[in-house]
Amino acid sequence: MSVRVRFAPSPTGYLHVGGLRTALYNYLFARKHGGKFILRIEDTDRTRFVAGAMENLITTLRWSGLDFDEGPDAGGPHGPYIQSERTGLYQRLGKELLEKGHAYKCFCTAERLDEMRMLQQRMGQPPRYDKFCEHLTATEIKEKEVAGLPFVVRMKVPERTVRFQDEIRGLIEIDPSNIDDQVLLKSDGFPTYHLANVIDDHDMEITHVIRGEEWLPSTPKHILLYDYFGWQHPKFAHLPLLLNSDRSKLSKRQGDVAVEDYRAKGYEREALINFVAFLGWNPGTEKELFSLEELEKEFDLDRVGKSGAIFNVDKLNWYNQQHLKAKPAEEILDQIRPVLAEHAIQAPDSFVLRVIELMRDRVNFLPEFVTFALYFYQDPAGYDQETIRAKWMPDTLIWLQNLAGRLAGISVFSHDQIEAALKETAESLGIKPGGLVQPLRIAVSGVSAGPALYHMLEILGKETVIRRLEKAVTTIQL
RNA sequence: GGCCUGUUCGACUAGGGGUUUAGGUCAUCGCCCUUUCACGGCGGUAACACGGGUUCGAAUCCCGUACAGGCUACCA
Repeated sequence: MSVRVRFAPSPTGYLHVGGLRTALYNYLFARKHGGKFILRIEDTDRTRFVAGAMENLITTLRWSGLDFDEGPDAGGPHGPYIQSERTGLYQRLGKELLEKGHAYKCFCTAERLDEMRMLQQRMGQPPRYDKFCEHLTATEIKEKEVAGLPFVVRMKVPERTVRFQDEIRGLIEIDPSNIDDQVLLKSDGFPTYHLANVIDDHDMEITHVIRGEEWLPSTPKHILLYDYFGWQHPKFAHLPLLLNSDRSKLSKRQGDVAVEDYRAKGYEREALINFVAFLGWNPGTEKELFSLEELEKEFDLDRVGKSGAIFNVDKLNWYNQQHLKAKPAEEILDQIRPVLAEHAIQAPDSFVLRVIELMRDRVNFLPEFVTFALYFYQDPAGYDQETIRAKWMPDTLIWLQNLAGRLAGISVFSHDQIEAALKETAESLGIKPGGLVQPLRIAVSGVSAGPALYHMLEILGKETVIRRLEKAVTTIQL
């Protein structure tokens, strides 16, 4: 049987990085084993409906490079892939459970339930449904139905131990005697996660359920449901959690958790994927940098760890830098076009490409190819006074004037010619070249940090350099 | 509270009875390269939660304790 896995997020408005990792592992597992990756939207909680959330989720998932084979807008033989469009199925199967005696109608009000839990709590007992409605007689049920009382469908949880093999954690044993009679169908007719999840995973022929560790305790309920329906359950793999720096479950309160946030900050999808892949998995070798394609070949569940991993932005930044360094200049150019436009920069591609190569090792985020290199496109608006104070000598401006003259005389404005001219100027002035280097950089670019000076000047061209030098000589004040 | 899961440098992790003076990466510190800023190179600091057991031998297997996290909804 070929592998079929799914990512089944609830559309809350954005894609959580933990969700991205779950999606990634599912995707990689499918690709590795030549199977299918399915996207299913779990929107059975109408009170948490967020307009546009699903569309945003799909956009972000696609941005990250995780293509799904079946899903809401990709179609497929097991649709619809949105749970709110499948309620008929859940109701039919819920009824089947009722008829088989594996579930019962519960008419308890929210008030009674609250009161019951309060009482249990006060007596130091675990809060649990007291099965009040399980023992309703047929006539009592009829009466309540006729009266039009709202009800839920609860599953009967038996008093026996459920065992299952987790692909990551090994044998798990849970005694459902300490599990609630779970609500399967809510009073609004929608299913809960547990029911919908089991039905859909079966209906969509899912072979491996790869999900977060938070689902581990409720897996026995799911296994029971498969049993009740007479279905074989898929294999389960529960992934370790992603953590805040204080080791609590990764949350919005402590920094950015939305993939969209990282995208907006200029992180590369490749870096985010590489980083997140290593949060809980490693290849067992010392290779750190992986493309999605390489991950597809290397990934497998048997190298996924068991303990939670802290989401460490420093390391993400490093991955980002590494992926940026490896990216072809043409691709970078395409990606920074919007940033160039934002700064109203118009320059030939060939020119921008040269700037990109020069800036490569000095950039951590994509937009910095532009924002750290503005002086390539426009004359400096000011000069870094602090560096001027540190580097200026009484005669520096005169030296620069002198240097401008010599630069103007260069026939081919290449980096080695420029270097030679600077050295000659220094010699004729009786100073060290170092007395000219930083002042020249400031005069031309306005700032003290930047790429190799002579290469920078070469790209700028003779006219621009001379013009800026002359302007600097008349503008800079000590 | 109950149930479940986990615990190797500050972080991500390798190692799963002798190959280990516990390896790699990020971060941090130092040196080199560099007339800037970076990149890069070299090196340093730094970890098997604790207690018992099994064994000739335990980071590795077993038990317990501690700590951490998750779950305990008509949320997912």
